[in-house]
Amino acid sequence: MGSEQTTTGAHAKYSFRDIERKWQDAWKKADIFRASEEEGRGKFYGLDFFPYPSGDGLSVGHCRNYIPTDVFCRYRHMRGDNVLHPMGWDAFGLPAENEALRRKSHPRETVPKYIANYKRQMDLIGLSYDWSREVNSSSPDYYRWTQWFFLLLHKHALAYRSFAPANWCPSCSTVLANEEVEHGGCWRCGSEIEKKDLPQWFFKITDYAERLLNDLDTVDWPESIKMMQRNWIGKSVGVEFDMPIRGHDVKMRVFTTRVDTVFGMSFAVIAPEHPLVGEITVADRRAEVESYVRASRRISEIDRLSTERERTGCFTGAYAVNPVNGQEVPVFIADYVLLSYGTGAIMAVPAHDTRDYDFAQNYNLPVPVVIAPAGWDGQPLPEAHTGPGTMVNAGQFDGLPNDRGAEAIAGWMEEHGIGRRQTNYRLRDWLISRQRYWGAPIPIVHCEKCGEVPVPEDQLPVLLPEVDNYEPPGDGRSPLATIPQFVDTVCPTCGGKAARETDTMGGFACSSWYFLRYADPHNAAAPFDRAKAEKWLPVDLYVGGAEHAVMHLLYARFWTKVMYDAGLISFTEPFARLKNQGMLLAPDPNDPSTMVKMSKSKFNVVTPDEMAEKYGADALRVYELFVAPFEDTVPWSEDGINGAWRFLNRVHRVIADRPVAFVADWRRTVREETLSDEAKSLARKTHQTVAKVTSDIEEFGFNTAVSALMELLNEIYDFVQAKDGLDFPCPVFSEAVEYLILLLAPIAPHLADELWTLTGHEGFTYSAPWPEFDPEVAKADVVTLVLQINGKVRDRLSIPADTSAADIERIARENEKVIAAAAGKTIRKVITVPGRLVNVVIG
RNA sequence: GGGCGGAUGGCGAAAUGGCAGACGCAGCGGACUUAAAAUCCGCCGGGGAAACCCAUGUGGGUUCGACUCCCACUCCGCCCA
Repeated sequence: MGSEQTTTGAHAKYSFRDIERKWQDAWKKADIFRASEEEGRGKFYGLDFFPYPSGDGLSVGHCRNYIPTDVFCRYRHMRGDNVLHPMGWDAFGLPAENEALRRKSHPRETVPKYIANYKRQMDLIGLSYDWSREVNSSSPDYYRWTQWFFLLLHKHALAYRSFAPANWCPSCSTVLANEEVEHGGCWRCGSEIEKKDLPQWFFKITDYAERLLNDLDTVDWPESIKMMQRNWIGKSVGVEFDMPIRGHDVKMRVFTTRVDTVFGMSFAVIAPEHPLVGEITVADRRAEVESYVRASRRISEIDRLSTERERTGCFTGAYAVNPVNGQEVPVFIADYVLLSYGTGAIMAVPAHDTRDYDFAQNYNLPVPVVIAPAGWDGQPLPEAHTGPGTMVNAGQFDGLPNDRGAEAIAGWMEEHGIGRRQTNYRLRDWLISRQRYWGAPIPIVHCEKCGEVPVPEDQLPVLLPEVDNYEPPGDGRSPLATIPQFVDTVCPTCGGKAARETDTMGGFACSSWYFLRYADPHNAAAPFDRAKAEKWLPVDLYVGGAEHAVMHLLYARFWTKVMYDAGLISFTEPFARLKNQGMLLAPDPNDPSTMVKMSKSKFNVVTPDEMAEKYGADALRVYELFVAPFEDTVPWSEDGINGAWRFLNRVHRVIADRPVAFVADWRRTVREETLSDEAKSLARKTHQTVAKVTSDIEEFGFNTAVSALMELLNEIYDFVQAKDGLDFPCPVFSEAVEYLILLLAPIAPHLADELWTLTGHEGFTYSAPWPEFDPEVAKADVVTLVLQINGKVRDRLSIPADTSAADIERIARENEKVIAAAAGKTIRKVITVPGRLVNVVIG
């Protein structure tokens, strides 16, 4: 087992504990990870999602994020780039505060402790962070600028206060943004969300909906994340129009994306909780309507939208007028229409909408067809036709294809003042205020005379007061509201008595700009210096979990665009390339046959500490990269890390066991000497591996990069064996070994540096140049030609790699198996793929 | 319900439309050892004596040729509702 180390004996294990500590100390002493801004080099900014430091520390699951980023950054440094690879702490916000509450401690005490532990663990696994740029969002020199950005948004009319029914988490005693509500529950504690009317601060992200949507086309992100953002923004283009209610002075506003079907309206539906319901319901329907409204309140929105459910509703007794043809249609309430979507009321066209169709069937309502499917016989439709067709029964629009009909009707409605084209977004403004202690105070003062007054910039930061008891009072007020010394202040404008805003900002405000702070982390005069930001940003590679698809990633994009509009930066997207790592699963202790996400709450956490102790940090790194493709969810296995550890031992041994075989000046003779077949083959494999590992790292194919290194190592062992143990100087071996060390360097940096020194090199692999491969050497001179007859493999032949298609065909036609198979039949076709395959079609 | 992924040996997986299972784990056999561990060597999808046949979730299709492309379906995961 890995816990037993021997330093002597025929098969000594390398002393990873000594080696890893030694090199970590050496890197620190030489300060090699400090981001250099040397002229004449490219730049590379590699960043991990902003972590909140938890008391549980890092698990091997978290390392699935940090290790690949680290490999990539180290690789880019070896390619000659100036590399910025920073780390810091998303220390403000609900997660940190809830954890401190649970532990009956104070975030001011727990946060620094947890940060120290995270840093220790990150250093332990050899991550190449530039700690001189560490930031902490709960530190006043940081949140001062978060507040500054709040004021920037406020100045541009993008931060406003409004009374609104907000998502209230009773357990966390705070309101939440829409993005923070998952399955109707709180993203932190899972409690069911209630609606509560409170004055709240919002950022006007809806102003940027169109740009947030369009600019997704300019970034190299996983398609799935882009899709989630598109869906979240939820653009729908349609027409909004008003329907008069017969006998009432009110109008019912509806929104539709299918205005082409407006002539097919046979009823209208209004959400049960719509404010018009009480007004338009006729007296003798009232009891039934109210009972339906009560019933629908008890059903979740999830169920209300399910297509499995029967469509129910209730007639209000009211009639609405279809403005395009004057026809009166009955108005129903039905729970499949939600108040929160569109206008909360719809025109119902049963012939061309499946839900309306189901409803019409249940209530015996007419189903007039206005979009004729191709070949329609004029008979009633057996189901809703939602596809394209030709307009019928639509007055002057008859005969048009429905897509052009939609345009024509929209234009006609606008001309006649009936309705107007309208783009709706599902996206809502970002609710930023939290009734919690542990966050950046919102820098606003409420003055009786002057109203809402921004705190002047030179008075920032508005410091979070030191208090012992920071628990939320639970009445909808922030804990800060209970501290008169904080609340009582003077108005910056008139000098009169005023009260500070007591809500704090949600943590996602802090993480919406941190990536810029790393470019200039100690600036006391501005959030960042423009030139420095332009030097490093945008982030070239951003790595983190997919769970932030519509939270942090949308907010950060929004702030970046606001900064661009304010002239602070010249780019509009913060993260050029995004990658999402897969989860690491571990057995559920309650049911070991099922795999669940590794988490402290499940009591199945494996820590990097225990793995580094037992197998070494390098083995942990190799295993996490090798176990599966980067994006895939995969179960943790200790057997697997044992294999990685064996691989590293084999690397160490093949070099350390034959000190005379490596010659430093191998380049002088390696291409000239008369090479044996084994030597040629090793050189070829070496150069093929350089090519393979390089492209694999670029494409995040770390698992195949590691397997390529394993293949090279196997070939080195074969070579050593063929040379009877190789106890003499050998240039080809030296080339293979030197490249192996360098290719391994980003992946297993401690061992690589140890072997680098052992083979007589100076300095660190981190600063050594990445190997270049020679295509001439990598090229095979003999290849295996697969001979197929009718698509089935019948033979394998060794031929020169450059054999022409014509020669391959000739070889195939002369092959005895082909001749035998073709006896009495005709060769109809011969397909050749030079260097690979020939297929003889006989029939 | 909608959107997006995925399904390949006992396990993790690999394969520009061209030799399915590289690489590793586990397992089996052997060498070394008093013995074990470690290490090294070999075997390792199924059937068949062999020629060969079958096999990448299921059923169709396109193609000289399909894990790969298209259609339908089943199951699983994630996200949204």
